[in-house]
Amino acid sequence: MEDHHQHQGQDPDGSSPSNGSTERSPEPVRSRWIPKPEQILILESIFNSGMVNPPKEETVRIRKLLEKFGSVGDANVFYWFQNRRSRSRRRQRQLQASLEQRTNNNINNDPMASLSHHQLRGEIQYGISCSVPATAPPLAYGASPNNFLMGSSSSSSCGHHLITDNDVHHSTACVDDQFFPVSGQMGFPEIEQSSGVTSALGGGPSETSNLHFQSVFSTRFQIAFKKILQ
Amino acid sequence: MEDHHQHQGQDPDGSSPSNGSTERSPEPVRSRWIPKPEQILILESIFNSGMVNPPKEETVRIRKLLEKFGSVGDANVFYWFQNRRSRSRRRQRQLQASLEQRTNNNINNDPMASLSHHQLRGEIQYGISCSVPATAPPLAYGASPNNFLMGSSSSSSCGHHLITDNDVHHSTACVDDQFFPVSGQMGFPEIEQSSGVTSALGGGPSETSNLHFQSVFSTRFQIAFKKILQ
DNA sequence: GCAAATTAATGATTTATTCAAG
DNA sequence: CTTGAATAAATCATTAATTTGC
Repeated sequence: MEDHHQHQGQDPDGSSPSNGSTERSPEPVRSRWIPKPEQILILESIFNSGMVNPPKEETVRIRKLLEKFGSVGDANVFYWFQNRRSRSRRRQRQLQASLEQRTNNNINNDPMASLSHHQLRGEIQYGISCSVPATAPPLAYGASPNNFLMGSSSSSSCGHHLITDNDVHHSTACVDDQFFPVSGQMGFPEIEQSSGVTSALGGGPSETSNLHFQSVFSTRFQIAFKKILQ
Repeated sequence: MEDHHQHQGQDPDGSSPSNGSTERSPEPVRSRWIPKPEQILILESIFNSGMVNPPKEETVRIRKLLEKFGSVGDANVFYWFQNRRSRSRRRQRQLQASLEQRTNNNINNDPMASLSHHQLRGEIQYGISCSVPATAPPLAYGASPNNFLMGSSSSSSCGHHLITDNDVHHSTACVDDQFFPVSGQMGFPEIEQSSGVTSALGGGPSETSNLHFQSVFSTRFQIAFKKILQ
């Protein structure tokens, strides 16, 4: 029921320097979004208010809000949160790792020390507040008290959003132009052989002929194939 | 200049079982896209023709094509390719790993055996051709002879798409029929990230009070903060 | 045969990495 | 060096296959 994301590459009103005619040059020359200070404030405020992974819907709202201060797309917002989360976590990890030398310092020969890595998701800020300094409007965002310390065993998984774009799901459309005439045969693609760099290893001649078939095509594909050929 | 993605959640004509009154139960029950056999054929054909990572533009076209056989969104297409690539690679890795025991079998004490991992990503299909088994129309995709073995040193980086949604100053659009012109992409960079098991341990209470500030706020945020407050 | 229980696939999401602009 | 963008890997969740007891 949801989707998400987007992205965009826009060029701010005046953020991007000269450039002038990027046109259709073979080299895209992507310029990236450069958030305005006000936008950063808003984003940080939201993030620090606890909404670290806004669902699609919120992302759109945030984007609209940010647009008051400069051109920006949903994807930019999405990326921002993604990177923010990621780097926040990383810093946390590093920091903790450095603090953890203490463990090595004292108990160095503990054979069990290497497990348990996965979870431990206390992570960072939650009720930071931050009080939105300047221009940011309501931005309250319910201050969602929500989740931390939810999953205990494997992975945390919480929000979810997505890529989204034009959602279709409308009706099914029915076959129109009639593609696929069905004519048996299909030379299998063959797989690696590629550049040969990969090993070659012992493999030798290795027939692996039809072995390829199943490794290249998904189960459903094969089923679909049969189904269509009847 | 590019973006991507989307997604969707549709409910097949009769695919979903009873369910009937799921009502407003606290449990949303997200249903996922279930590609029709024809759609799978098309997707596989494209993938096996070498276009393993279609840029946004192509994704849209593919989606439109798939829509002839059933509701589908750009995000579904994007996800499909993403998963297809990922799982293809994984199978390849596993397969190779299993074959690589030979190394352990014969030369087990070779000290240099552990490097060279980085590149060597011939990976799978490239000029596969595959001749689109059944109903697939033109779908040739130019059979892109193109790039493999392009980047030599670090990463190939080529395609790029993205999440996209409502692009702000998008314009362009169009995309009519005219099937895929071949746009190079593909070439998996490698990855491997071992990662793992780096301990972690339970951090314990760890106050880290204002230490948080700099770990929570990004550099730019702090700058922006000052800037706005003047 | 069939439906509940179990397992395998695979669509969707999140996280970790990487690349490159500035 | 910071950080926006992009992608691969890992994971979660749901649906299809398959198995099992009747």
